[in-house]
Amino acid sequence: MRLTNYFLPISKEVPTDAQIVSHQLMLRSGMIKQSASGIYSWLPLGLKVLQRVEKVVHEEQQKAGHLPMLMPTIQPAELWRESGRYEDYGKEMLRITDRHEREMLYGPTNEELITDIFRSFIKSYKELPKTLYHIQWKFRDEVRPRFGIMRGREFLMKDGYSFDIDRPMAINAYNRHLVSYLKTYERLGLQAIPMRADTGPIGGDYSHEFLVLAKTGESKVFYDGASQHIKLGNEYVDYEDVGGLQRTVDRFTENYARTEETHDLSLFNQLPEERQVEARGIEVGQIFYFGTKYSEAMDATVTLADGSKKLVEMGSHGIGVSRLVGALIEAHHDEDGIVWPKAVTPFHVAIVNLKQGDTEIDKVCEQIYTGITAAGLDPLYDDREERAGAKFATMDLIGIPLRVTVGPRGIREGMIEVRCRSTRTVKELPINSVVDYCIEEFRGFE
RNA sequence: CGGGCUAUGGCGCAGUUUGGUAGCGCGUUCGUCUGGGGGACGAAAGGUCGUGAGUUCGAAUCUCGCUAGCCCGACCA
Repeated sequence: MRLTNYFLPISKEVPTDAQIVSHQLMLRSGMIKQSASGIYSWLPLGLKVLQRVEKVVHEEQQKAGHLPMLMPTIQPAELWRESGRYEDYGKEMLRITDRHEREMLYGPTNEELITDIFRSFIKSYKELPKTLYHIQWKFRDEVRPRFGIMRGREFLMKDGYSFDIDRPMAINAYNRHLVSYLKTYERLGLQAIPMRADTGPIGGDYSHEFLVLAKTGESKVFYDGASQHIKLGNEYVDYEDVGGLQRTVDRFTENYARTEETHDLSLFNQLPEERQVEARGIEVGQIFYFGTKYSEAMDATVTLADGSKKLVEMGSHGIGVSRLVGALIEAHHDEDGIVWPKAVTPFHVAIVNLKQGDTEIDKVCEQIYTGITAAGLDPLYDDREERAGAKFATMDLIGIPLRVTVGPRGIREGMIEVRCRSTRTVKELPINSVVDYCIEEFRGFE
């Protein structure tokens, strides 16, 4: 993409309305624009990041055997009456009346819809297990939206629903989600710690929230310092291996890690003092096994081998996709702007032309642009008539991992400067090896 | 939903106390110089002062209503 053809409304000034760094940087870098309290437009740059996050989420869900689909944002009130939640949900639910005076709502979540789909089509135990998911916009009419995209009223969420024949199978589905979530966050360049979450009136141990540590996080968290170093890394995950999955889950959940709601001081104090960590975190996902709550209310059953009917065991599992974009910035920025992890960066390589209009330099820029594009990477070429400082500041602000600087100084020697955004280290490379260097840097991330 | 605050060119703000020609910085446009970290100089465009009513010879400024947004708290992914 050439910057002169792009839409990138950046700003030098820090917007007064933004309190936290991710919100400030998203506004300054032209990723989003507020349209009403807690409701945002995603401008081209923001959308690119959002889509990259979405892509990783999709890939990891499908590796775990979960099936993508898409449910609507607008739902009929009827289904919610059936589950009893139409009354329970309160003012957080945005209620709408259509022209036929039919009561509708903008979905805050999708248990009712998916259960209705399930019961319409799945009748036999032979068709289980199934996990269906979608990535769709939700609306919760928060009393007080804040922190930009991190706590908006409208948000993009991946929500998956598992259907199983019995409790052990449902727990396996739970484990599949837990591990696939860990994979997802790691790929995105985030470390998220699974923490035991409140299961509400249903009880049981089967809900975890995933927290990304950040000073600005909304939740207070307490955990065993040992948890912080557990990683999957390149470890292969076999989602068919029930026992192996359980062992992985145990490894990640055996240490003490809880949010304020479930915090147990006496347990926490049993840890050696140096491992008692108290911090703040951003909630980026939650998994929940809740048994037959909805299948019972909405009569979702399958026929067993002996002809009897059985209520299906369900779980719902969510990842806050739009919120992740904010969390990523909270975790990856410096005083000059955003520092995108390679997996989600909106552009891979920034090409900065320091002497627009110089035949030789324009030519070299074009050559690198073409080479990078041909390799399947996404370059952003600053071909504006701007001074060097402005161009550098722009690329730093929007956080492109690699910056290729083409100017008279280097060209005289046949050399080009490539700078890494995160380490700020600079390499001088011969012109013809720049493209290969960039490709190599992104191996495994594209 | 309780408490507090704000609304003035695209953005950030001053002006409101004490009513009297609407101002600054950034950005934008044009020109000249410049050219490896948001450059300099010169010129220009751009505002029904959130909105409705009232007080007044006269309202950005005073009074009342409404709307929108923000902050703290309770709540939430």
